[in-house]
Amino acid sequence: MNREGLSSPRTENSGTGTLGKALSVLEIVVSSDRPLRFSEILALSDQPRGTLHRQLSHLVEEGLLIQGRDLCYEPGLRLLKFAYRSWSKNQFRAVAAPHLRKLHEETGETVHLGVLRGTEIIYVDKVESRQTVRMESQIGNASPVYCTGLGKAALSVLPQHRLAETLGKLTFHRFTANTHLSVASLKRDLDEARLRGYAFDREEHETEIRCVAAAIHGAGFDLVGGISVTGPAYRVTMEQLEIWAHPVRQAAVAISEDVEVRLGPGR
Amino acid sequence: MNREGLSSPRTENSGTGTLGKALSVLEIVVSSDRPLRFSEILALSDQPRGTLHRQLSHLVEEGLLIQGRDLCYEPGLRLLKFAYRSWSKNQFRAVAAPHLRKLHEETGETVHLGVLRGTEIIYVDKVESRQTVRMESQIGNASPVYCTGLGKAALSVLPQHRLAETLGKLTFHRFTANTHLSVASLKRDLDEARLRGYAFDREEHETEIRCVAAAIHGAGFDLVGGISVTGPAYRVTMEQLEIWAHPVRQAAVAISEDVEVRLGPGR
DNA sequence: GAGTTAGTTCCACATAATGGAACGATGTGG
DNA sequence: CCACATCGTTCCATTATGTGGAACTAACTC
Repeated sequence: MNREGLSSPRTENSGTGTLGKALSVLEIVVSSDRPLRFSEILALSDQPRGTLHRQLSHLVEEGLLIQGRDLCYEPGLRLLKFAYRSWSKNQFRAVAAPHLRKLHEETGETVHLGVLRGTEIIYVDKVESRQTVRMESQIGNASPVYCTGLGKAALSVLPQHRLAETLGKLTFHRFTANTHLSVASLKRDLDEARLRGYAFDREEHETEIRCVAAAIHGAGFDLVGGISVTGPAYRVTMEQLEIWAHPVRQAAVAISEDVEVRLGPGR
Repeated sequence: MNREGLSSPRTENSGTGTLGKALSVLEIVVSSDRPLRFSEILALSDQPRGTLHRQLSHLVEEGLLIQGRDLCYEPGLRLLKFAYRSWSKNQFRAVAAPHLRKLHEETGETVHLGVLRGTEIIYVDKVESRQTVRMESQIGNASPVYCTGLGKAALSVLPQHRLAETLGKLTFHRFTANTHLSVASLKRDLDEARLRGYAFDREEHETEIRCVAAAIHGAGFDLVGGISVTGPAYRVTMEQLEIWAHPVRQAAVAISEDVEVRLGPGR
């Protein structure tokens, strides 16, 4: 808690001692879209060689990484195992699941459940539009808050100080022609969303993809997330989204209430 | 590598220094089926209070755990994020995916892809039987080798020494009336599987669930896994499984070859 | 086969983890 | 309502662990 400014007045110590460093190395490997060589990781991290080498060995020994032939490092299976356990027992997901299904039946399109974590929305569950193409599961995927319906819905209900804090940490990246690129324009959007009670994604993250989303927040604001209906632009017009906005919002409210009851003060 | 017997002649140091300890704490929380209190974790770990408390704080700071109201610890979202990235970019899975789909079309039942890790099979991908009930995704789930078709198929192709090593580490648990409970009986089953080229699960893990599986092994034996077709006993008889055995084995061979080519010496 | 780059090992040193003990907070029963 | 017990958190001297520069080896390159 009071780690800042202890050892030397500046350091802004990012990372929790040894664990933090190990995880940032892990993150480098996991974030890459192909197996990495030692020196590539070395270039991406700011660790000295000896240190990095030992950290990697440890991660491999623990099964968080595997080292294939040709000395490349890739994510290990133990990560999957961890995630399975945490996902399958996630209470928030379990509480929300029936509402997702209901919303899916009402709209026929893909429904997502996401949770706000820092400046990202992490997808926790979904019900797919139909079985046509086996879409890659989004579960566990993280998207920036500023260009997703879920992200904007979640932000729009944050209390002042937490919103300011989050906005301060944003760095923008242009995904499409419609992506917000400044705090100012994002803020205007959030204001509208707050008034309406729901947020849109007008092809801001991917072209030809639109969505409506509404926020969920548990007791206090320790858990903030949202639920959304997403579809391809050719069959999901903005008018259609306006129509779905109501059921989406209802579902979000229902989940919030359920969360309150099932995960709230009593237990 | 040469960590054993350094500091004090015995210690059999399980765990990679600080990281290993942190992970074993994480494992305790993640393995539990409900959020745990500090003292519960304390009882399950063999760490002193002060130490454990700091480790937990670090895990929370890193987002691997979250501490809900009432001071309970639960798995954090960062785990999901890690897993998503590693799953979606897993080359083995990508190579095998078309074969899974093909096998699913041929059989109409659920197809699983798994990898051997220690004494467990970890499910890496699947294609579901049909969309009736939204079955909990098994991806990332770990099951014991000795009571699953995939596990036995994988074991049956292991070289002598690795098999012996793995068998030595097994501890048996009776899941159903048919579960193997001794190395001897498991070995007989493996011998048959080795001869045939495929393995069965005769309701050994869950009653009313049967499967056929065949092994996949990449270059050398650094990657051993399998593919299986699973179904409920009422519609999947042993005779049916015998019929499917052939396509399953073919798919396994095809995947092995693809893996060899796509992930083999060339890259 | 000399030169370059990538990967691994080593070890004196300093930092970060350790764990016993003291301190609050919470809650339980007499 | 107060004594007592349990649970969670904080503190700090000790030391185990991680650190990182440098020396070493292996693997490519020209």
